[in-house]
Amino acid sequence: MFSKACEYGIKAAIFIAINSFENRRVSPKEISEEIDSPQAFTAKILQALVRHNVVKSVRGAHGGFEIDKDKIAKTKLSQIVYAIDGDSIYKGCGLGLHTCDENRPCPVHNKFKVVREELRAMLENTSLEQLALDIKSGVTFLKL
Amino acid sequence: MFSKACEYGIKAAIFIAINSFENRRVSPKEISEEIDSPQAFTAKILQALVRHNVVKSVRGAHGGFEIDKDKIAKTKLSQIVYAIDGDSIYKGCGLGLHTCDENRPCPVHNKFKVVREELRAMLENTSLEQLALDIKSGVTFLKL
DNA sequence: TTTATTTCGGATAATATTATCCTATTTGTA
DNA sequence: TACAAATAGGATAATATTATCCGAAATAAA
Ligand code: FES
Ligand code: FES
Repeated sequence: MFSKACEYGIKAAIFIAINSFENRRVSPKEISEEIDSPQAFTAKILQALVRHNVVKSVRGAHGGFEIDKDKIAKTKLSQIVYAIDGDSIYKGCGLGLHTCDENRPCPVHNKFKVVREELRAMLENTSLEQLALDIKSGVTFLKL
Repeated sequence: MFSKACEYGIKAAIFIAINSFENRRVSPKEISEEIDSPQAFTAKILQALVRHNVVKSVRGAHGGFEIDKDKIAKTKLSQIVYAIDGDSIYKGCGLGLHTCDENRPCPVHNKFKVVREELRAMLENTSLEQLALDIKSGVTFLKL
């Protein structure tokens, strides 16, 4: 469904959010340990999230990654997915036709678009805050 | 969403079904031209579909691929996807946790499982016959 | 200003997916 | 039986994704 990069990106953003609630910056090392991902690869993904303005990075001593507290509730899962995997998951044809087109639909178009639309709505309606709070309260988990 | 192999597999199965309605066997060459896919790669995928009993192959002169007519309505999209991509799309964790587990859910589990379940239901409720008839009546298309 | 810390970014490597090529095997027909 | 037609399957190549390594640039503190 999502690429590995995207899975790591989502988990990393959640972990950064949790720490930003408490004004702590975190490093790629800490993040990759917490979400069980390869460190250098995770760092690359974090760079992409920084470029797309999902997370903020501070270089140099006492630096690290953080998310503005007032941004955590406003940030939606869809923004993270878009930053890493692009919009093919929302827009692409399920059977790989060049464009998903109502006027020239593929065999699964009508059935597929319902699922795809629900996925899009789910991603757009889920905030980083919700996900982070569930981790904090111990009802969900980032690894294993 | 689906792998390229799976996209080709679905389209190939639909094209075979259309021709099986009229008792025509089709070759990988014909199939790949009709669904716009690489021929040799498509042939491999067809082998997988044969192994999983989704389509039947007949070797030698006048051979080709076909699907028993009384099987076309009974064959569901889910069987094709399963034969090529396996069951991770139905069962796997959206964030790549080793297992999708109600007792140790990942952050997106509760929201993701709804979408995944709808996808599963869609695939299990869509028959090859429906898809093939839509192509025959010209309301859907296999390429471009 | 020097040093330690930390992200950034380019180069490279490992692995998985997608794609091609060539030969073997099967089967109908002359 | 010999031949032609067709799928099966192994070997290989191209490309994309995932992963690692290392030095450059930035920043805070000594
Ligand atoms: S055309 Fe294939 S999903 Fe819309
Ligand atoms: S645990 Fe991640 S989707 Fe169920």
